[in-house]
Amino acid sequence: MPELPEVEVLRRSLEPRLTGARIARVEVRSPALREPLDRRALRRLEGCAVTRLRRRAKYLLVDVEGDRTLVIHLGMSGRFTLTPAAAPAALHEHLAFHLDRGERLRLVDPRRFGVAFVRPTARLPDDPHFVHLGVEPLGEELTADFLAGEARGRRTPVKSFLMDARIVVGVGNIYACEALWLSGVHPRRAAGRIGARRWAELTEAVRTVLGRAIEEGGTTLNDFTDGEGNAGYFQVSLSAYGREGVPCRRCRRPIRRIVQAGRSTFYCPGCQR
DNA sequence: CGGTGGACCTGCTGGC
DNA sequence: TGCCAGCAGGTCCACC
Repeated sequence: MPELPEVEVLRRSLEPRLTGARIARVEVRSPALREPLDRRALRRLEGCAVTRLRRRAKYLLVDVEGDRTLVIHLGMSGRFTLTPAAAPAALHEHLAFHLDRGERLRLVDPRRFGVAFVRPTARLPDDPHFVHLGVEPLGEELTADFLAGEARGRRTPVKSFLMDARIVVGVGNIYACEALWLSGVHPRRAAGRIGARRWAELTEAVRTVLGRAIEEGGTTLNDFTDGEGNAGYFQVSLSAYGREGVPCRRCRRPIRRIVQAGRSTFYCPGCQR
């Protein structure tokens, strides 16, 4: 489900509703998602108020009193939404935070590829989940020079390179395809064989695509919603992803689907070189 | 070393 | 209608 834009949309939607709210009760309804759920650590959040919501890569960071942070990753199918406290438990509702404001914040994740854990806030950067992460694509660290430098000498396809979270975080399958389409770069091109000018275009395309997707509330292919259950609109703006056989918006050649590293890649054979 | 492929899960869709 | 194959927005790890 979620790449960087979806997690950012989620963060923005929850921020005003969660900041200052107190967690009255924590319900751990499943033993594990992708990793075991630490029931005791999660329940120690009871009684604490939320101080701030942040995001790092595709992780949502919920800071609470006592210098601890609840870390949520939505995997492929996760949703993290507010619901009335009395609403019946959803299928695959693995974790729920009952708030003092009479609402329930629940993590629903059919495929259980998501992650939820608690850490001391100060130690997050050293946590194994975070320590290898690369730069934030919407921050100042992401520049064409940086990407060109990291790509030097590498024969890996540029699409895989863009999706490598050790280089740059938050770019998943949808937005990698879209950024490559927007900049006219062929997904199979070797990362080390892209010139300075194209790196500038591609870097700009990454920012543009992610930024627009955030503005439009994310991409709702199936079931993504923000914290209040609102779907996104960016799916209607997609130019490559999921459009096999559809004429390219630029050159009218049909969009093609190939498989790279086990993932579908959609691109235009006419205008991506 | 770097890159691909499989594993982890459930659910949905399309073809027969 | 039923069944089965294939596919899905992520990440990690083993294996060439």
